[in-house]
Amino acid sequence: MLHRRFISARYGAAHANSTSPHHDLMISKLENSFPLSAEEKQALLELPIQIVDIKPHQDIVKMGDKPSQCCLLLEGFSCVYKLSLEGKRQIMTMHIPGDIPDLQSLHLEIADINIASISACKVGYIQHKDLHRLCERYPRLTSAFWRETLVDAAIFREWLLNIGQREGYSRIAHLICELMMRLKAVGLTENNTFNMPVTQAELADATGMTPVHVNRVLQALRTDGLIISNKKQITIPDWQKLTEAGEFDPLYLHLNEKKVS
Amino acid sequence: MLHRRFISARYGAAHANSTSPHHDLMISKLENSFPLSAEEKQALLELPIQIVDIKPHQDIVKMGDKPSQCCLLLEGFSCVYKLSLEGKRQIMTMHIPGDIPDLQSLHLEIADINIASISACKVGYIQHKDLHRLCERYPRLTSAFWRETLVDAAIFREWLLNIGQREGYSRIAHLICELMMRLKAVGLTENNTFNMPVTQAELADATGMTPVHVNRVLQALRTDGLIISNKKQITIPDWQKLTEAGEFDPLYLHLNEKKVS
DNA sequence: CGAGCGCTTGATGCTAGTCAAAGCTGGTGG
DNA sequence: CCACCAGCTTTGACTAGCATCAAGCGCTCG
Repeated sequence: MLHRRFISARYGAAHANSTSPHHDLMISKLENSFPLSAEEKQALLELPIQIVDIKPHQDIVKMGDKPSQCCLLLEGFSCVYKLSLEGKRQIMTMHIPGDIPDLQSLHLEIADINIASISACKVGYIQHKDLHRLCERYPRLTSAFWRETLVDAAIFREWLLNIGQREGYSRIAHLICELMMRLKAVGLTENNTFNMPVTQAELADATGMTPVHVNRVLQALRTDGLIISNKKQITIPDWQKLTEAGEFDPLYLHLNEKKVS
Repeated sequence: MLHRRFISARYGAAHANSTSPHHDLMISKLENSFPLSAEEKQALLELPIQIVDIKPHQDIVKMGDKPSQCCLLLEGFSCVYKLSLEGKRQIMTMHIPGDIPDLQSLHLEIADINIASISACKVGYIQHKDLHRLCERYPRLTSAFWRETLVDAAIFREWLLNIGQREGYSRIAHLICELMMRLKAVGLTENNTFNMPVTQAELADATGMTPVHVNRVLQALRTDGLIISNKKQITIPDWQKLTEAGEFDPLYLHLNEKKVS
C-alpha cells in the first residue's frame, strides 16, 4: 500500500514568505535556467501537492494511462522505460529530485511510456487542472515548464547518440557524468561523490547492454581509476578523465543558460 | 548559394479565406490533433514566412548556433543528428513536410543538435519573435506547438527502444513503418507506396548500424516480402507483417488523439 | 564516356550477448 | 544474535550479431 499524505499547500497572501521544501525544490529547479518574479514564485507555492511514498521498483505511470496529474519527484531516483515485445526493457532517462517525469502528460492524453521508481521515492502529485490554470495566468511559467520538457527531449537525443554510436565503456562513463552533473545542479553531490541507487541490471537497461557486460565495464572503469564505487556511492577521482572516456559535453543539459525572456 | 524568396504572407481581414499552401501545411498538421478556431487559423495565416530552397545533405542548423528563427519543413526530408568525437553520426529523427524541426529553439537558446537536409528541401523560416507574439495572444496555439515538441520527444524515446533493444532487422522495419505512418498522415503516400530519398548510409546512421549491414538487412526484408523497393520508392505489400517484424505500435506518434482542451 | 557516388558482396574479427553457476550482502525471522 | 533467503554481483566458457576492411559493380550526371 502507498502511504498517502494530503498536504495543505495553500498559503495566504499574508504568508508571502512561507515556503515548503517540496515547492522550493521545483521553484529552484525552474529558476536555475529561467528567472521568476516574486509573484510567479508565489503562484507556484500555492499549488496543491499531494505527497506519496513509493517503494523501489514500482510503476508510477503505465503505458496507456490517461493521467489527470503530473508527478514531481521529491526524493529518490525514478526512470522512464518501454518494453519490447520480447520483454526487453529500455530505460530512456533517469529522474532525480526536482524533475517532473511526466510533464508531457499535460498535453499528451495517453501515456506512451512507463515510469517506475528505481530507489524508494517520494513524489508529489500536481493536478493537471491546477497546472493549466497556472499556465493560463502566468505565460512565463508556461515557457518555463515547456522548457523543462525540451531539456528532457535533449537528454533523450544525447542518449540516442550514446547508445547508437558509443561502445559500452563510453556509454557507462557518459551516464555517470550526466548523473553527476545533474545531481550537482540540485546540490546532491559532495566532494565528487554521489548516491547512485541503481542496480547493474538497471544500468544495463539504460545503456542497451547486458548486466554481465555492465559488470565487466564497471570493473574496467574501476581499475582504470575513473570511478570509485562503494555500495551505492560513486566517487569520481578525475572528472577530466571520465568526461573524456564518456565524450561528455554538458551543453545538452542546458544548465544555467541565462534566459531572460 | 541558397535561393531565397521573400514571401509577403500577410493577409488582411478582408481576406479571411485566403490561403497559402505553406501556412496550410502547418495548420493542417496542428489541427490533426488539436482543433483550432477560425481566429487562431487566421492568426497562423498571418505569420510571415521566408521560403528558402536547400540542397541535399546540407546543414540547416549547427550545434552551438543561437537561432532567432524556427524552420518549417515544406518539401523534402531533413534530419536531426549529432556526431561522436570519433566522427560517427547518429541521426535522431527524420522530418517530413509539415514538421518544424527546431521548434525547440524557441526556448533553448543554444542549439545542441545539427539539422541537415536529406533530400533537396524547401523550408520556411519563421521568426521567434513572431511565434512568441502569437503564443502570447493565443494560449491554445502555445499548447499546440508545445504538444508538437512533446511528440518529437516521444519519437526520440521510441528510437531509443528501437536502437537499444531491437536487432537490425527489426530496427529497419520499424523505421519504415514510422515513415509510412507519418507520411500517410500528411497525405504523402499512395497505395502503400511512398518516396524515401534516404541513402543506405543515412539509414545506417539512423539505426546505429553500418551501411554494409543495412544493405544486408534490406535484402532480407525484400526476400521476405516485407518491402518492395524501386529506386527511392518503397512499397509495403503486407503492412501487418512489416509491423510485426518492426514491433511497430503507432501509439507514440499520438496521431488523431481527439484533444479538446 | 568517364567520374563519383551509392549499392553489393566476401572474408575476417571483435564487441557484446547468452548460458550457467558460484560468491556476496543485506534484510528477515526465529 | 545468528541462520537463512533473495536479490545482486562476479566469473567463466562459448557464441552470435554486427563491424571492419577491401574490392567490384552499376547507376546517373556532367
